Amino acid sequence: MTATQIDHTDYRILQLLIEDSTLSHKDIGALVHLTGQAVGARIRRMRELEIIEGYTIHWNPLRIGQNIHAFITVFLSTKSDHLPFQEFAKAHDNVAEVHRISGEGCYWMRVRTVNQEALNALLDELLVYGNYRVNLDMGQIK
Amino acid sequence: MTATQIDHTDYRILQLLIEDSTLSHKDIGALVHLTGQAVGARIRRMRELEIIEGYTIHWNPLRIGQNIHAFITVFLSTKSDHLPFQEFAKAHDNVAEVHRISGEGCYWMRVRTVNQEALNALLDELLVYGNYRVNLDMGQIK
DNA sequence: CGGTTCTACTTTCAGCCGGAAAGGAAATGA
DNA sequence: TCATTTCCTTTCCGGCTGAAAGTAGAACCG
Repeated sequence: MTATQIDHTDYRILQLLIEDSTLSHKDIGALVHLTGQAVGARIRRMRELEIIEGYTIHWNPLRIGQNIHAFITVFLSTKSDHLPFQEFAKAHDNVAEVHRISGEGCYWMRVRTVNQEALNALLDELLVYGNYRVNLDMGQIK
Repeated sequence: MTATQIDHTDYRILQLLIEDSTLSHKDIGALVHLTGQAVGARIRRMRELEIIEGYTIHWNPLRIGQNIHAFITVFLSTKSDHLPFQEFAKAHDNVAEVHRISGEGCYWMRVRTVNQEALNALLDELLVYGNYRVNLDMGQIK
């Protein structure tokens, strides 16, 4: 069995859903020349294959006062710090995304806070587990 | 919450939609003690305020053969490299996200490719504009 | 105090969507 | 050739969404 079993039509449906997941199956069907039910079946299949993991919204953090957007590389010194750090990151509301990484550093994470103070508070908590390097987002290009 | 016009109930609705945008207004209403129609009105308002920018899906690049996920910090030496680099990044299909950053480096970007070779090819192209540091995603924690 | 206005909610209703079930067409293999 | 599988279409019903109309409460003001 190959890694993926998705044809061109599936891929088009996927792209349409990424752009706007409120499109009705019927409308998608009109674009890919299928009935809404056939589109529904393909989408269901992609969910079962875990190509589609869920439905969500695209939202603007700036509009609700989440003014700081930071990329943080975390450096952990001891093995025993990993699990506690992961738990910390999972539990912290301001941590939007966390990845284990290769290369310099152990983890990369995306953090959003209302202001600099809140970011500093988070960084202080982070010191318990290890060191970090911070890059602030100064504007999204893409 | 902030200087913006959104109250705690709006925020809860927002969180619920981020988690699962297929929740019916009615079900959301049951959780925040409103009717489905009232929830619908609040969501509509958040769309008008551009807090909610759109509906999309959460999908898994690995399942369709996008096996490499890398975080790249880009270092540009001369001012004149910035615009060409930005154009390059915008045009390149494998570049999923780009931000101007403060701190070490000039830009941060997220790249997905089918394999190591494709990543190397991209990195070669990148050398035209400046230097870079690569971190490979070894697994998403959150 | 009474009247006006505004905001946010609920109720009601019509139309549309999505999933299930049943059936058809094309490809595959014994 | 027939059986099987896959993928599609058609049909149908329950449930959701959005619009419209009505209601309750707060704020404001003469």
